[in-house]
Amino acid sequence: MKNYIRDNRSERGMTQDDLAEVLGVSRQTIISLEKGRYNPSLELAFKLAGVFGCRIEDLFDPEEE
Amino acid sequence: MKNYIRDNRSERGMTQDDLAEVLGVSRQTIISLEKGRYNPSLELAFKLAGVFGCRIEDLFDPEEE
DNA sequence: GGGTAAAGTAAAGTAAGTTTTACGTAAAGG
DNA sequence: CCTTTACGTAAAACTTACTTTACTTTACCC
Repeated sequence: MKNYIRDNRSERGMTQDDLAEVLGVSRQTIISLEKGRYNPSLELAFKLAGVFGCRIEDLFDPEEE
Repeated sequence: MKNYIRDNRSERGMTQDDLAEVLGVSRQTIISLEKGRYNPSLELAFKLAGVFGCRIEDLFDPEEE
């Protein structure tokens, strides 16, 4: 499942470490997420949408990939 | 995390078995989901929104519980 | 009462998300 | 050069989503 986490993160000038910390997850989780290595839990998806001020549907595209 | 899966399901006259089958998961998964025993994967959340023709944010409330 | 459909519980097992630790690389600055 | 910052990889350990199987309960209907 494709996602736009990296785009949103760098648009805001955040490092992977920053994002991991504000989300309360490890940096490894961010790296793997951005690389599309797995699909996050719904809870993490909601946190991401919260941080970026958008909806889950704006961050993830279930159609692609 | 609170959800409105049971409401949406029974509004449509579906049984837990029906929903499980159309989602491609086990009935146990539906039971546990409706009981709020765990948070689903994002992929399952997208499938649910697809079946019910709504957005994830309409099915799950990350604030409550 | 017996039969069946829908929902529930419980436990053990498998699959996948997430963490932790440790090391590698490339770019930027002093 | 050397250090620091940001990003990457890899593997083992842990946690939790999800499956499978088997059995229970409730209600409705004949």
